[in-house]
Amino acid sequence: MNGEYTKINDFLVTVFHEVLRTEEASLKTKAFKNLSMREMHVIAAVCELEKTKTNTASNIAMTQNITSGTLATAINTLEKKGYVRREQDMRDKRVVRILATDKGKAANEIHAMFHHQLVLAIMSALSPQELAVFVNGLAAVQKFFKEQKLWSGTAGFIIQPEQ
Amino acid sequence: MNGEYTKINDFLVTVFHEVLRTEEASLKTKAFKNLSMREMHVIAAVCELEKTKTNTASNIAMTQNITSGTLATAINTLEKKGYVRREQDMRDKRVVRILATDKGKAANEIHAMFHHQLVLAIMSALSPQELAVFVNGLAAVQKFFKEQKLWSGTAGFIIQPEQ
DNA sequence: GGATTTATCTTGAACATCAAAATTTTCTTG
DNA sequence: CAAGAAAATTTTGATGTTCAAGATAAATCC
Repeated sequence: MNGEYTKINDFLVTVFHEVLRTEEASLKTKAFKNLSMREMHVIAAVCELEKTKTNTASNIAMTQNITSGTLATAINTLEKKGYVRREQDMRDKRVVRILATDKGKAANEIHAMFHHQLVLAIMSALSPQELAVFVNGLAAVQKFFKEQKLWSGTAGFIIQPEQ
Repeated sequence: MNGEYTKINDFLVTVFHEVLRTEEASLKTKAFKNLSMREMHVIAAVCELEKTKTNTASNIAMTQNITSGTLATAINTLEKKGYVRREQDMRDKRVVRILATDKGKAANEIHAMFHHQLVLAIMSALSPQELAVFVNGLAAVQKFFKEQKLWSGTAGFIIQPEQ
């Protein structure tokens, strides 16, 4: 087999999970220890979507790829813990807007700082020239996934039916 | 902010989860639909560790970063489903070796095929020159994580105490 | 204004996970 | 070599996550 192939595959199986685990571990060591990964990401989504006034329950659930029922329970506990609060939309009283409390915003800041440090760490592992091409590569992969969004969620794409 | 910084960060928050989700979705569409991601990875680990005769329960748990109790229950269900079997080590009768059945090996093959297709897809998204540098970048990042393994699992590293 | 659609929440079931206790086997040491 | 310590694994009990399906409430559409 080809060396590039092997390196990419290794990266996928090894580093991917390592990064996720590192992220999770960092959560447990900081203030706000009582947040799961899921909860942290919900808070981050709330903060992000608040900016564009798209912070409705169903939209948050969609961006996180979870059902609205799952989100509802997550919001229940986050509300109990004081990180977010609900607010009924005045125009359409069916929709519930989720808002981050000050505590939620603080947690988001700290989590963003983790991402910041991680990205800086990755950048520092590459020379400026490497970095430029590397980033292009990432963008290409990202574009690829964006355009083929069909894959995930729908009937098995990547692995074609046996012919 | 710097464009490269933003692209790396975007990649981490967007594409990472996309890839994982795609992997999970592909699992559900193929034969062996009754396997969770965790179970699939346990089977993969069993197949891998069998090669080096290091397929003991505790070692598998370690490579998967789960407790031995969690692994025991996972093995219970995988055994019930017919993907793995237990075998007492003859030298040290405390240790249990986990072996993949033919069905387990078949599932592993199919899962490996998913990885294969994913890597090919990524490779095809880049020009040969881009690919070469991209792979170097991945290797640098991987090396970085390998050497700094301390981070995950130990007291909060990446996010330094506020000075 | 009644039927339908939409947004959300609740409930119940299935898993996953961990910590701690229990079990079995091996090692150590006097 | 026997008693106690250590090691590998499994069981148990508790907690958390997730989804599907049903329930509720509000808006929209003839």
